Amino acid sequence: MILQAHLQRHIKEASNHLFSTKIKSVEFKNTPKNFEGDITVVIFPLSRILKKDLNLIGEKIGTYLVDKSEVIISFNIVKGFLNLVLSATYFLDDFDKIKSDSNYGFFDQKGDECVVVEYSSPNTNKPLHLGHIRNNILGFSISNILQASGKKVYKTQIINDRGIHICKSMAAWQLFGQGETPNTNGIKGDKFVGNFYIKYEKVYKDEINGLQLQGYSFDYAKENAPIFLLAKQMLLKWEAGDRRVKSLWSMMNNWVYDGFESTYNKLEVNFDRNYYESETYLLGKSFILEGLKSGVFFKKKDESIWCDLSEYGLDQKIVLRADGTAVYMTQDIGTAIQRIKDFKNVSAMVYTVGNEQDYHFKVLFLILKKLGFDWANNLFHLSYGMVNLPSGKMKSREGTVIDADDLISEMERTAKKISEKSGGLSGHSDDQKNQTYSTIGLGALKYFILKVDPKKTILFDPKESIDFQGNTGPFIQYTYARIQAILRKSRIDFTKKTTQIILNEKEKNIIKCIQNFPDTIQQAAKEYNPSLIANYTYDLVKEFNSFYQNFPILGASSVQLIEFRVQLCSVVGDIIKKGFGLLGIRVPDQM
RNA sequence: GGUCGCGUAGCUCAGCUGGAUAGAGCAUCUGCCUUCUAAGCAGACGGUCAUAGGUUCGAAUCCUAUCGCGAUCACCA
Repeated sequence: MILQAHLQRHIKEASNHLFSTKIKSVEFKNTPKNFEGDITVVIFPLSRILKKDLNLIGEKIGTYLVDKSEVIISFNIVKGFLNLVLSATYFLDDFDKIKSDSNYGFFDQKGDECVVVEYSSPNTNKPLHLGHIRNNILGFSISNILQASGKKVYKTQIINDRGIHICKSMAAWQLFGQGETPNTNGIKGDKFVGNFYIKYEKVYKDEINGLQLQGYSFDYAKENAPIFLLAKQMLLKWEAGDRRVKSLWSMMNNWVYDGFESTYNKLEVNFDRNYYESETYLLGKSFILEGLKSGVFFKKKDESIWCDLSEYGLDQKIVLRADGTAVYMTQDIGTAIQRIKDFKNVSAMVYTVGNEQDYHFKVLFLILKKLGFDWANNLFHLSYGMVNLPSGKMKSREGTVIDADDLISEMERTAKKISEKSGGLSGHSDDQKNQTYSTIGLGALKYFILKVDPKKTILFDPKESIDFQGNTGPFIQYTYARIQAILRKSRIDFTKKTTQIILNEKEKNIIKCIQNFPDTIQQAAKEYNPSLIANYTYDLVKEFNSFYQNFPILGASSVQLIEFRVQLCSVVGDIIKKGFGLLGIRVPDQM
């Protein structure tokens, strides 16, 4: 970046001086591998402005630059591209600066503005699955990235603890639970409750069939199945504050939270603050009643309340049911308002939610705008693609859901198997080994997901386990571990400045790659896209491994060269660690 | 049907803000462990960037249309 500013200035000068024409800016691009040079100026746009021949412009500017800038030592022109060769001193000086900056790539916080990131936000009637894993690590990672880009970040989730779905599990438990609990049963709380949700669905279906056999219509049966009536009644009682229903609700939700907590711990994600739908839906309701008065909403004959969005080319949207109970939209309105109250100076609010809800968030943001909140313009839906199986969507009914806990365990087992074969951990205690298996297994899983552009659908084939070779988390972790082995064996003065070295092509490429780190973080933050960090880290590691495999480091030909190469290893290791840290992935010292 | 998203090597993905000969990994095939960890490196094979037009010095990238896939248009969340 600094380099570009430097070149930019000189080229403007050159244009002024050589052609008496002022130009606004020129375009740079990395020189492709097959051409000589380190950075390239695109001359096509200039030829239009300067009305001169491409080669002539290139020749003149190139000569001028070599003459005026110490950084540039030579140039060549190919088909309208001016390739500049930079001096080794430039690379070494810059490397020296980077090396001594322990915070390299990260930006300090400015001002007291903050960003609120919401992610996870599960329903309390089903255990977490692979789709939630994508959500969680995306949300956690983007929080880290935003923080590294200089923002204060608060991580939150909204727990959908209220509504008809949890009442269904409650109804099933009341009818068939016989007083069992996760403790008496030895089942993880979220799975325990999830089983009753499944039980509900099954009984409900049976009851509908039964009613139809008795001659009732399907529509009637759907609305009048006894277990459905029970669940519905529970929701009404809940909103009315019925003590017995509330205590059952609270007990069952707590079982689920215990289960979720355990999965979050395994995934190593966390939250600064939890929101509960049960605590924000009333606020939402109150704003809806206010909006009704001010004409933002309107009431239909059956007393249900709606928002008309035809001015935006959208349909009408229900915001409160006829019986006065809240819907999804009701609580999301309340939650947003509550958060703006809770966190001061919110400059942006990010919702990490799957793309199947694109429409919901479009509508939510519009409604908040209609309610007159100017901060509604700062809301962003981080919309990510589904995780699909070869057979299509995961369906709990067909038993094709990839359970989060199971998958994590399986990844750790695979890590163990591969590690035992390679024997890199011999001499470690069982505790240390298990810790490393977890680092590697989770690394493989998280990287597998995060390296893909968030908005794209991911295909997960359970039959082909997630790779540990090639463009994978363990590959990058392995490179880190090798670097650590070298650092353990060397005693190098890291403050020593490198001079008088001839950089080879690989070393130069690594330094160029290192220079891109800060920009990559900024771009990932701007685009809410962790895959940029993943791919960047991969490129760096790829470049480094090529160097590592082709040149001796501790056995280099001179003391100066050894010092430089070890320092290079150290910086690359730091960046791998930081980059993976942004993705929420740990790195092992040995593997 | 309306709206939104996607379509790049056999498979999984990069390449987005137009730039030189479209890149990786997996799979298949060759080499490389008496030298810092072979979860690695070096190489081979593999492409009409869905299709057709357009914009321009230049298009995988921008625009339009068509085809294919997905999501959504719920008093579920």
